[in-house]
Amino acid sequence: MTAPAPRRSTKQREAVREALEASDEFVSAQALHQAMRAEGSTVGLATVYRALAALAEDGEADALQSAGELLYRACTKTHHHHLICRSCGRTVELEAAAVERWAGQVAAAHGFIEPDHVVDIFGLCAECAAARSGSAR
Amino acid sequence: MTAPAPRRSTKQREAVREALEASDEFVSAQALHQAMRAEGSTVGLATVYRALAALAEDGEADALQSAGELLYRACTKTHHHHLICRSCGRTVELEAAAVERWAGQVAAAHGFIEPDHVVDIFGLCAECAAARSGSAR
DNA sequence: GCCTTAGTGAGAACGATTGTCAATCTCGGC
DNA sequence: GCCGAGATTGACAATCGTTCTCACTAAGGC
Ligand SMILES: [Mn+2]
Ligand SMILES: [Mn+2]
Ligand SMILES: [Zn+2]
Ligand SMILES: [Zn+2]
Repeated sequence: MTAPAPRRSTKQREAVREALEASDEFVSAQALHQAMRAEGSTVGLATVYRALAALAEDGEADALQSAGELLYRACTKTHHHHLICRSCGRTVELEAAAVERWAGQVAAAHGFIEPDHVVDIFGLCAECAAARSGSAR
Repeated sequence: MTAPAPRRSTKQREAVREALEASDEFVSAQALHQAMRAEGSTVGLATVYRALAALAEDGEADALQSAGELLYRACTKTHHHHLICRSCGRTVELEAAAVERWAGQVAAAHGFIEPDHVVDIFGLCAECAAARSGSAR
């Protein structure tokens, strides 16, 4: 069906993977590129975009769209969802068997097949909440 | 806190609202603009963008990001989620008290405040599924 | 080592969205 | 009904994240 897609291992892709894993948050391609450059890497921006897309395709990273830009994060390979701080980006992985079941049932009940779902929770983490109330006007 | 934001009623904004309500699917600003033009309207594209943003802000429309573009749909004003056909865009509104509760509890358990959430289910509606298996190779 | 060809990087190109700004409308006050 | 302040509009330019192009480099099977 879909060609297995050969994939050579290059130092650039490896560098991107490492940089991504070094961060616990969802980051944009641009931000990751800048961070890598700051560390002395010479990867090109286009390569970072390509590497991140490949990682996501291989299930090595999760992607989500927030505020108009694509963010990536190195995640567990098993299916899960996220609780994300909208201020600092800190992310908690969530398991939610009940929600998975619900999604499948609702889709089936309406005659939809091949259901997929997006379930993410955004909020302010305790740290950011404290920082805000501390410096609030 | 936030200024009530005065909002004058104009025929353009009204036309956008009507055009949006005429569709049962999520549509992009561009698509809506083209549809309106096709009907003889002379609204500007920028105005459609502004009107849709205003409608979403006022809770008269729901917005979601799919494949890199913002889509809007005239929806019920009460909180709900969506089951969307990824082929034809047909949309079903969903209520899910259990999921709402779950989201709130999970956020609280991790010390997050002001929780918000994104919960959407994508799939192939019965009609599109039938069409596909009928013409499948 | 040699060869085929995927991968890379600099820059151009793209496309959705937002900003600019003069002209035009809304609407509360008269 | 008529005014005037200021919100709104629309054509167009400008942004900005992302993708494309293409000459060059370097995996990796032999
Ligand atoms: Mn994840
Ligand atoms: Mn809705
Ligand atoms: Zn935080
Ligand atoms: Zn469908």
